[in-house]
Amino acid sequence: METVVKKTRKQQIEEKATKLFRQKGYAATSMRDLAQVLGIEAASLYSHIKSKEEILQKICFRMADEFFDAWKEVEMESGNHAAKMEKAAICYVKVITKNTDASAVFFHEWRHLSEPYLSEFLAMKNDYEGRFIKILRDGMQSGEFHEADEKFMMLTILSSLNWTHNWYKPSGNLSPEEVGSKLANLILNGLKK
Amino acid sequence: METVVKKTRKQQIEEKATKLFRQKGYAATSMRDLAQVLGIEAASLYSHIKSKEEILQKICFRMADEFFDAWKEVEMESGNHAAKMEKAAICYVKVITKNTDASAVFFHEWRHLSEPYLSEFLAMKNDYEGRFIKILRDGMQSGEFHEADEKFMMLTILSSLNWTHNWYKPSGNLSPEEVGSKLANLILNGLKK
DNA sequence: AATACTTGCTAACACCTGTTAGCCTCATTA
DNA sequence: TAATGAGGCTAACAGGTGTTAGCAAGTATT
Repeated sequence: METVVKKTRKQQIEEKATKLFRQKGYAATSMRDLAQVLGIEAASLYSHIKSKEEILQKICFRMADEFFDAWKEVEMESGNHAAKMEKAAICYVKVITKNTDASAVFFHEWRHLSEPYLSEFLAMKNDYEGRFIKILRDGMQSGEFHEADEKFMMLTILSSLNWTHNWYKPSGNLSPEEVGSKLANLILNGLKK
Repeated sequence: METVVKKTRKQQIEEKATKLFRQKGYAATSMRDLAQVLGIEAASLYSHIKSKEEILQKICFRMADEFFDAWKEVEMESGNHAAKMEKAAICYVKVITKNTDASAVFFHEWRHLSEPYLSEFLAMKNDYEGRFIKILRDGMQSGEFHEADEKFMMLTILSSLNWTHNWYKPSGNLSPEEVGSKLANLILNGLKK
């Protein structure tokens, strides 16, 4: 017997919207599309939400919160910089795999946020990227990593991690930790023997 | 003195559309938006193009053609599998950096293609990914690469390469070849010393 | 029993969507 | 000089867009 947690109508709306936004994109998803999936009229949605964009905001900022939350674990890592990078990759991938739909929306649809949300979002993105850069810089200074352009490295690493949302299936045989670990290994040690 | 190549109106339309599709997304770009950028009325566009989707099709399939074209050079590479992978990365990145706008549209907006174009596109994508997988498999069999899930590897590698479109600036100090080479180096040898 | 909250409906609004029809002007070609 | 084609216009179409107003029924709380 499982305990069925009762979801509010608002949560149901956000859930279905996330799936649709991922599938068709935010702009190409109409409120009537969303209503149909829920079996109600489009106008009825507005008893629960303020606007279409509010849903997108919720998705984007909830994901951002989760990424920042996960970083706390990275800060506790006391090993060398390679260990820190591995930890960061694992925590990052854990967040993504926990909700692949929301991640996809988070990565692709944030540009449809209006101001001031867009600026706030970009500031957070910048902050987060800076944390990765710091690990890289520290690792280079200590001689642990190859010297290279930090930003270039960070973007390349994050793009490999980001892509997880596109192929990770919870039904597969890899746990989020394993995926993160394997990705970190590829990044740190490369393809060659 | 430079020779100014005269562009047909159709080419101008496709160029501006590519920029807009990248900036706002295909679905969020209206024909009136596009017309405004060109300084004409929306209806006037239809003297030159058949439909909005036709523009997207042109962009997507032209990019696909360029990727396949570039592969010819990869096939001529006679070195080991690491050399082949490096060559593939360089050729791939060259195509992306040559037109970052069209690449962004190619990577993000293809899902708005209607049938049968969508299926054709996906088949090509699959074919191309298979070519990367083959290099990986061969390299693993010959003992040159670490044993690992081929598809996982391919997706990770391609996602790092794909991301180039997002940050490459022709005005920067790295040539496409250098970018491809550096990316290949990171993929092959990893971050660690 | 009275109240408030949740959830939904229909009708409608003002505006935006891709696209077509029909017409005009101007530069090039026959 | 006549004909052609490129390029653009206005007006209009049929339908889709997010959203609001006003109302009604059912459920939970006081």
